[in-house]
Amino acid sequence: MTSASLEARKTPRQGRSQATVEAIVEAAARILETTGPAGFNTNAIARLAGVSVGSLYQYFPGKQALIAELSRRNAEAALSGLVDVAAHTAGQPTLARLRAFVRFAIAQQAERPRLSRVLDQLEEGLPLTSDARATAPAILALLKPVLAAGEAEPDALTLDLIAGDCLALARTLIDRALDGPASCAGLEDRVVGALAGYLDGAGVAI
Amino acid sequence: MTSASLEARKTPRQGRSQATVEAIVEAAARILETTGPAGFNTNAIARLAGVSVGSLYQYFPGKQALIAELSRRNAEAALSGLVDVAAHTAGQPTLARLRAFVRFAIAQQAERPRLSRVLDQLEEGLPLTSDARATAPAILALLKPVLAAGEAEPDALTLDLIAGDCLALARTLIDRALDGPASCAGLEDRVVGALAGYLDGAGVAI
Amino acid sequence: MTSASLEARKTPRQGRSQATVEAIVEAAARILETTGPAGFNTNAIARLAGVSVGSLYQYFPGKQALIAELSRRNAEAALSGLVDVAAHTAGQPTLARLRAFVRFAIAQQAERPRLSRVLDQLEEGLPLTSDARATAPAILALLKPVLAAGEAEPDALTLDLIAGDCLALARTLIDRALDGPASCAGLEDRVVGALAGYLDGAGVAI
Amino acid sequence: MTSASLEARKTPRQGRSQATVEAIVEAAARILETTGPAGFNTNAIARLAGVSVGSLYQYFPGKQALIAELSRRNAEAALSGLVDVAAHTAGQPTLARLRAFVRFAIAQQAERPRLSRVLDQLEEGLPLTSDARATAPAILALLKPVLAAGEAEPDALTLDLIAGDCLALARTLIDRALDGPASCAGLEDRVVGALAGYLDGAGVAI
DNA sequence: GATGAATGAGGGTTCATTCAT
DNA sequence: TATGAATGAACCCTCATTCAT
Repeated sequence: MTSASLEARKTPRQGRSQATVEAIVEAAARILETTGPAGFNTNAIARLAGVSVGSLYQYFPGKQALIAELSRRNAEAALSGLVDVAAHTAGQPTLARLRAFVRFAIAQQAERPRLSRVLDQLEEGLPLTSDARATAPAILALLKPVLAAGEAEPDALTLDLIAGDCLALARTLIDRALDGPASCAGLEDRVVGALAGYLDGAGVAI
Repeated sequence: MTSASLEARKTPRQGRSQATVEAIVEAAARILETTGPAGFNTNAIARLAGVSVGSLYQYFPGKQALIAELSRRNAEAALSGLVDVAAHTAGQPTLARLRAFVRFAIAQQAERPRLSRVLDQLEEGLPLTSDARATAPAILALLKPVLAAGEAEPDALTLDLIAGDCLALARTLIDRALDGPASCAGLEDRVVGALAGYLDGAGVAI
Repeated sequence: MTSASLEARKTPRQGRSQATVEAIVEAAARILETTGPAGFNTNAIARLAGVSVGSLYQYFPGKQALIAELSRRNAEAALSGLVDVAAHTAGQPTLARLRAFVRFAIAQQAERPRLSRVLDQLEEGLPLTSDARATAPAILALLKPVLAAGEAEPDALTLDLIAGDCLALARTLIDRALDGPASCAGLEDRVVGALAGYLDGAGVAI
Repeated sequence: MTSASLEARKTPRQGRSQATVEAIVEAAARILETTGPAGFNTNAIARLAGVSVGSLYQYFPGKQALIAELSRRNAEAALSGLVDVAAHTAGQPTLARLRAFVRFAIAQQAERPRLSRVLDQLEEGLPLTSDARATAPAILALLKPVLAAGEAEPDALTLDLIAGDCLALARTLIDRALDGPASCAGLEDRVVGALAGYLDGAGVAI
C-alpha cells in the first residue's frame, strides 16, 4: 500500500474538470449503492462515469482518495444540515432539538439509503488523517453542547463517547428502517425514544 | 459466483482433523479481528493456522464457507447463552429480563470484540440459506415473547422489526464501548436505557 | 462453471490492441500445436505472446473464450475456402467436386497440422452456443447438396450423418498423414477413395 | 513430471488385492465415460472405487499408470478378439475378412462407447514405452497380412500406414455412429465401404 | 489533459502425490 | 497393507495503477 495522500490531486475550478470530478464521484456513489464494496473498482467507476481510468487517476491519487472524498461529501452534507438545524432550534429544550436533529438525519439518510452504511465499512481501513474522518469530530462538536445543556460538568471524554453513541445509535435504527420493508412509520419516535432512554441511562439530564 | 455449498466438506472424527479444523477456524477469527476483511485470504489463514491451503479446502469448500462457519459459531454461542438467560429469568418483569440479556451480551461480545462486527460485514454477501443467517431468526424468536409480554396483539412484522432493532441497537452500543478507550463503565445502564426508551418510543409497554 | 460469455471482450480498433490480440491468438495456437492441451494455460500463452496475463483477460473473458476464438478462426477459414471451391466446381460431377474439396482440405490442414485435432478435443467441453460450433453446421450445409446431387430423397437426418461422417473421415486420414513421417503422397487418392467407398456403402449414388 | 514407470506397481495374485485393482480400474473407466477427462482425478476415482487414495497409489505409481492400464486392457480386449476373428476367417477372401473385423469392432466399441475415444485423448501425452501403445503394433501386425494378401510386395512403411489408416478410419465412423442419435443401421456397410474405397485409393487390391 | 492498453502482484481453488498412523 | 489427512506447486482470474500516445 502506497502512502499516497488521500486528498484529491487537483481541485479544478474549470467547468469541464469540475464536471468530470462530479461524474466520477456520482458514479462511485451509485456503484457503492447498487453493488456494494464488491463491484467498487476503479475501472467500473470510470466506465459508469463515462470517463477513462486515466482521468480518474488525474483527479484522485487512488481508490482510497475516492472513498475519502465520498465520505467527506457525505459527512459535510450532514454537518451543514445539522448546523442549520442547530441554529434554528437554538434556545429550545434539549429534547425538541434532538427530535429536530433526528428528523433531519432521517431525511438525509433517506436520500441515499445504503450509501453511508457501505461507506462506513470502507472507511474502516482508512487512515485517520483523512479529511472525511475529520468531519465526524465536527459533528460531535456540534452535538456536545446540545447534550451538555443541563449538565454541570461532564468530562470531555465522556461527552465524546455519549455524543458518538447517540450518532451511532440513530444511524443504526435509521439504516434498519430504510433497509427493510416499509417500516419508517414511527421511526422518528423510536429513535428519539432510544436517544432519550440512552441519555437517561448515561446519567445525562435532558 | 459458484453455487458451491457453504457447509463444511467433512466433519472428521479423527483427532488430527478435528484439531486442524479448529486451528483453521481460530486462525480465521484472529485474522478477522486483527486485520479486518482486508487480510482475510485463504493463504494467510492457512499460514497462521500452521496448515497448508489444501487442508483448508479439505474442510471448507471455499472462503465463504469459512465465513459461514465463523458466523455460525458466533451466533450459536449467542443463542445458547441467551436461551439460558431466558430460562433463568422466566417470570421476572420485562425490564429485568432485558437487563439480564444485555449483561450477557456485553460479556459475550467482550470475549472477541471486533469479531462479530466484521463478520456482519462479510455476511452481507452470503446467501440466506446459510446456517449462520438462520440463527438470527432464532434469536429474534427468543426475544419476541419477552418484548410482547405486556402487549395485547402487536402484529408479527412489527415485532420482528422491534426485536431486530433492539438487537442492533445493543450491538452498536456494546461494539463502540468495547472498541474505544476503556468506556465500559455504565455500559449496561446505557444500553438498557436506550432499549427502554426505544420500546417506549415504539409504543411497547414494558 | 461460470456462464461467462465466450465472445471476445473487446474488439479494439487501435493498432496496438489489434496486434496484442493477434499475438495472443497466435501464441495460443502455437502452444496448442507444440505442447497440446497440457501446456495450454493462460500464463504460458501470455508469456509466449510477450504480453501480460492481464492483457489476455482484457480481450478474452477466459481460457474458454480463447479456445472458442481459435476454433472460430479455424472453422471460418475452412468454410470460406470451401465456399470458393464449391463455387468453382459448380456443375461438375460429384466425384470431381469431392476431389476438389479434399485437395483443399489437405492444403488447409497442412498449414497447421495438429491444431484442428487438438482444438476438437478442447471444444468438446464448450457450450453449443459458441460461434465456433456454429460453423460446423455451415460446412455441413455446404456439403449436403453436393452429396445429395444424384439422390432422390434422402432424409435430412441421414444426410447430416453422412456429411458429418465424410468430414470426420477426411480429417482423420489427413491428420494421420500429416502427423507421421512423410506419407502425403497419394493422400488425395486415398481420401477420395475412402469417401467414394463410404458413400457407396451408405447407398448414396455419386 | 516424474519419470516413474507406467507399469503397475504390483501384479497381485491374492484375491483381495485383485479385487481392489479391479475396483479402481472400473471406477476410472466409469469416470472417464461419464465426466470425460475433466473429472478424472485420483481422489474421485478412489472414492468411486470405495478405496483410499493411498491404495490407488499402492497399485499404480501414478495417474498415468492408471491411464496406461485402462488403455492396455482396452487394446488387449480388441487384440484378442481380433485374433479370434482372424483365425476363424482364415482363408476367406479379404473383403469378407474385413467385414468380419468391422463387425467385431462395432460390437466391441458398443460396449463402452465413449471410453476408447477419451482414452485416445489422454494417451497422447503418454510416452511410447507404454505397454498400451505397444498393443497397437500388435493389432497392426494382425491386420497387415490380411491387407497384403493379394499384394506383390508393398513396403513395410506403406503397409503400416495403410493398416493404421484403416483402423483409425473404422474407429472414427463407429465412434460417430455410437455417439449420435440411433444411427447404427447400415454402419457395417458404411465402414466396409469406406475401407474398400480407401484400399482401392491406396492401390491395394483386395 | 485525456485515453485506454498494458502491467503484474495477489488471491481463490484444485489435485497429484506423500506419509504418519 | 490400508487409510485419509496433509502438502504445495500450479493454474485461473481480478483489479489498482502506470504510461505511451
